[in-house]
Amino acid sequence: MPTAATPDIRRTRGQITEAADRLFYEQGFGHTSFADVAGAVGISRGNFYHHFKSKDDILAAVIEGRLERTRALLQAWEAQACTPIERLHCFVQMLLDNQPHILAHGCPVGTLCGELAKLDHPALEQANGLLVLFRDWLRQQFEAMGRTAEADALALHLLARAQGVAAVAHALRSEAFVRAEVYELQAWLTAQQASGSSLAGARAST
Amino acid sequence: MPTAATPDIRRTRGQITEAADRLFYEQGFGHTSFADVAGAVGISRGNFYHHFKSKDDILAAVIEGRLERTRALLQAWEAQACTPIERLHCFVQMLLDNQPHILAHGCPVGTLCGELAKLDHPALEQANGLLVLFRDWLRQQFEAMGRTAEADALALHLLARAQGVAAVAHALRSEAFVRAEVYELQAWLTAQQASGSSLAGARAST
DNA sequence: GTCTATACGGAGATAGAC
DNA sequence: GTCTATCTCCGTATAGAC
Repeated sequence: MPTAATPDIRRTRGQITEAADRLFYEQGFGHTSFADVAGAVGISRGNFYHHFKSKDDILAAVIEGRLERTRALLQAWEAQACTPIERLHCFVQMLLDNQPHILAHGCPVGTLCGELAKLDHPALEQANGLLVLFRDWLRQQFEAMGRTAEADALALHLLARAQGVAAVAHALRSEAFVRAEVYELQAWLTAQQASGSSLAGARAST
Repeated sequence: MPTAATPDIRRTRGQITEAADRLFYEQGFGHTSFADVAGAVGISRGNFYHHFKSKDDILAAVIEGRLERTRALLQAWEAQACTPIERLHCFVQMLLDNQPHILAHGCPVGTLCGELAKLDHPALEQANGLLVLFRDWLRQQFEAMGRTAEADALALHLLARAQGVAAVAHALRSEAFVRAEVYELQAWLTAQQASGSSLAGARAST
């Protein structure tokens, strides 16, 4: 019968995914080696074949962990903000809260999806789940605001705006630019709440 | 005295940069090896150390070539469109013209700058020159439209919007999304021409 | 002398055997 | 958890072709 000595393996596995998550974000997936991860955790290279059988296996676990944490983040936003517009502001605010990381390493979701898309990596679909998580959640908020017809387009639009801000801020390393664009996005959200929006007109006339 | 037998070396060098340019775009810089480039050109691997002394050397030549072609592109836009608003539409139209490539490999400028930024590669600054080229040109158009005070902010904003569209379209591989966002951008440009813009207000109140 | 091709060595990465 | 095998890649050294 199994003893109670199993938490160790889960702990080590968690440490590996955690370290890999951070390194994948800071250096990119392709430029992070087993040695990097092993060194960060403090175990030997061969050791974590007990936990993961390939690099892609680690990637899958990392993405799964990010999906989990993103779901928790979205739930936290729902808990701390009651109205749809407030929740949408939580999303935009994220750009300011994570500004130092964005300037240094870009958006965690965008840079990962971008890299995997360029490599035509099988895990792209899984990573896109992160984008879809935000997309669906944003869509729900726009629906709750009464923008049912254009909710999905608005969600994608906002998602792309945030991605663009992160991408340019990352390349140019400009803090001021992030602040200015967040201001723009907040104003845009307010305009959306007031409703007579450009996207509504665009969608209606198509 | 040198004979007229020198065009060969320039031709080979051009072939290498051309092939490297394409492969860097399709596969990313980090995931393209010398063997890939050599194979594409049809020469042996050791051979092009006569032309470039390192991989970073090739990267520098590729970026230089892209800068050159970007300048030519901007000049062509100026030639084919006389008014600032028409020229800005040229920029937005680029998203539609290059749509298949964007869906498959992302924006050439954005994906390169993103990769180099993540690697903290010395060539990032040079690659950012591509962004700056667009930024300055766009700024000039907004200035010519009479939006002098906010011209640079508007230029960066438009640049980021385009980057966001390309990034999301690349990850999700969605053609419809590009079309919808281009429509939005065209509407936004029209609104900018009419002037009373959100960015003007935002900038004034900061 | 200039360009090109083959061969070789060092480094590092993945994968796996023990 | 150590140790090794195999592979790829960068860079060089060397030698042949025009």
